[in-house]
Amino acid sequence: MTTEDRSAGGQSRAPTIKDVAALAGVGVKTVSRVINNEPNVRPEKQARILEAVERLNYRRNTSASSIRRLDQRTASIGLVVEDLANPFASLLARVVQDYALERQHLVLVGSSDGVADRERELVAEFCARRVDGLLIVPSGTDQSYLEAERRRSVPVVFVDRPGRRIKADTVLSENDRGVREAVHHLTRHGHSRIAYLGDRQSVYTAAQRIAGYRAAMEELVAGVDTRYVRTGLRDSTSAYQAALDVLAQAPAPTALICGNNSITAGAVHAMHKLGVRNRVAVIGFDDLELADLLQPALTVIVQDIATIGRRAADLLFEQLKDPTDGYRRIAVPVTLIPRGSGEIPTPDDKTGR
Amino acid sequence: MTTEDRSAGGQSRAPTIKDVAALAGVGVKTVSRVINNEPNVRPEKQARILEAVERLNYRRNTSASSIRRLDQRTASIGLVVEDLANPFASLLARVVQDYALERQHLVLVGSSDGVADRERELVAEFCARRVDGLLIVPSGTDQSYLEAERRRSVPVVFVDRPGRRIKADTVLSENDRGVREAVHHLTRHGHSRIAYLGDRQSVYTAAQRIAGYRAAMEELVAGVDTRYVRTGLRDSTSAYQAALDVLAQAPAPTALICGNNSITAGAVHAMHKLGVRNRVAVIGFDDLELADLLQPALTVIVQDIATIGRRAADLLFEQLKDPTDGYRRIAVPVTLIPRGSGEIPTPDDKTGR
DNA sequence: TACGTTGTCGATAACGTTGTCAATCGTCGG
DNA sequence: CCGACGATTGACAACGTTATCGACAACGTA
Repeated sequence: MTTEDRSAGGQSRAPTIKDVAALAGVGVKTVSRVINNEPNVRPEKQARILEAVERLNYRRNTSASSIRRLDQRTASIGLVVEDLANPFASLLARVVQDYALERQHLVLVGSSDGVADRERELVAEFCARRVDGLLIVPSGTDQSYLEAERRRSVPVVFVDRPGRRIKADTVLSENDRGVREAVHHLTRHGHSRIAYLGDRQSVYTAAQRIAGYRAAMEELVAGVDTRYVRTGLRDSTSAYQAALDVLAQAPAPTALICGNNSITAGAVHAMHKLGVRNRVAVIGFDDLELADLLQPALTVIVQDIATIGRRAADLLFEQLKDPTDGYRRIAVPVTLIPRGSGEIPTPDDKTGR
Repeated sequence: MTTEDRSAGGQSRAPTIKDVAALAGVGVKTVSRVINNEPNVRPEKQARILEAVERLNYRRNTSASSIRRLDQRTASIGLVVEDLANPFASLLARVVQDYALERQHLVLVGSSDGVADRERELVAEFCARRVDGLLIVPSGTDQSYLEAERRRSVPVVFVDRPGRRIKADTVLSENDRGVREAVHHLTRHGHSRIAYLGDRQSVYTAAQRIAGYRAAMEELVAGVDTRYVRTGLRDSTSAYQAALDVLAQAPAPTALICGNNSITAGAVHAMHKLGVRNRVAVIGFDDLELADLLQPALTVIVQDIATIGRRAADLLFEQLKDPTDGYRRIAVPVTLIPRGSGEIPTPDDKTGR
């Protein structure tokens, strides 16, 4: 009991393996064995050690452990997203965390804001802490700097878009397929004048999506009417303007596909303004909270973010287990969820609805 | 040039301070000095060292550094939220990250899902990695286990709700004030039959919010009519049912306050179903994407999450700089944003609008 | 009984870094 | 020219852990 007092009263420094060994009356290596679940420790001694661990509230110092281990593992991984505050990134992070925690790993997270320098800074900080692997939503036009990390056998997996000037495992959504399907969906409801509002083409996913639009329009309709296409939309405000503009064309488009979340918001806003919410069909890429409470409810193409995160983490831990040379690219399907706004028929649609 | 080849070709292990020292032709301690910006290094030597660092792409090993330093600092902090995938948590995390990164710190994040054991597990893992401090959105009824960490001088700050059975710095929203103001707002538009839908009372914020409702109703109206109050609503489905139920009372309430996000969603859904969206006023706690696109647009009470995060990080880093004994509690104001749904007048309001 | 085999255990070195400290260098006043 | 004093430098120990390795015990076999 007196020892309890001493340990409880000890004021500052965390107990070490040495303290545990002393209290249990064994050598430090034996304590290490117990902590790491190594075999060949007599049960009786093991029990004594575990009791000491409990009593001192001992926790292994991962830092010290990792510098000494042969594999240098820290049991933590780094995740770089564009902006953790957005729903895609936060759900991705959540999934990755759960996956990692199940394997006793922790996740360091950082937001690059799409700025290449910030991405590099984050990666550098992660590597200073010797993360075991990196999950990156890449920004900028050059990820070749990651080669250095990979040479130190830190595996890298890209998420949402491929890295540039470097080959690595990658997990993507089937962006083009999604928009293709949206076009298809709209044509089935009689539309042919289908407009498209998209982000800057330099954004990989935006390029993929509009490519899907173009391909589908070529295939299913007469082709792309450039009057109905607007790109370079960075936010909902510019999307609002672009939507007003596109809907003012003559003849006006009868349907609208929006390349992302904020564009959808801006476009819906514009349709309200023009009073055409119930006449013009809309399909948005990415789901929105409350999308089903709008009138009409919003038809959307949703990404399977949970699967993306899980597959990416999968690839990372697989590489952690046994490093290989080949690079895999995984495409995760997207889903069109009809809720009303995408099923509005053409005004001149004789089939009705 | 030959050295370049050797270093570039070197296959696996990260370069150490020793490698840098060898390449620059100096002692390791001098390299350490340069890395840590310590004074008393001749500029010429410093330049040579920095060049070697550059050439080898050297990065200090934070783990090794932290076990040796006197303060044991790892320049990383731990953040436990309930669910990183929800907007509150993800914005909080984002803000905290930025704040930390500006000070060269990284953030380990974990989601407790409101499960006390998971919270403890996360904290334990964080502490194994010797984080310098902890930011916690506490779950469960007992955070006294954190005393042990604090004795090792790991500062703790609670966010969104206070920890139980332990005193520590805390940053909260003025939940009660927010709901109070909502009631006030509704009464100004002629309402007196104001219903309230809330989460389980065991949730701290939910209790605070309904307390604000009760206080305001006592003060401004005749008092609380229990037929108009429903609590224990865990999700939008149960909120949907509760809203249908409350709106079926006779006389029916003319206004509705929803205690959180998902309750608002459920309630709005129910109002659609009953066709009373334009007749019954609604105010929701917490903002929603697209809230301004609903018809009528949703009046909400929003928390200033960015400020909460910044203040919490502030407190943490302040404690890190110089540990003190006093515990502070910071209350961050909330704001009512009128958008339409909260300004619907009472049917029998003679003032009109 | 002698011997080999397997299981158990701890002393010690080592990981990459920083703290300590003594040695050396340079400068300045006398 | 000498001595003093501060700036500069690096050898070495130490941090908390794991890897290596030799010592010893327990057991079975010849």
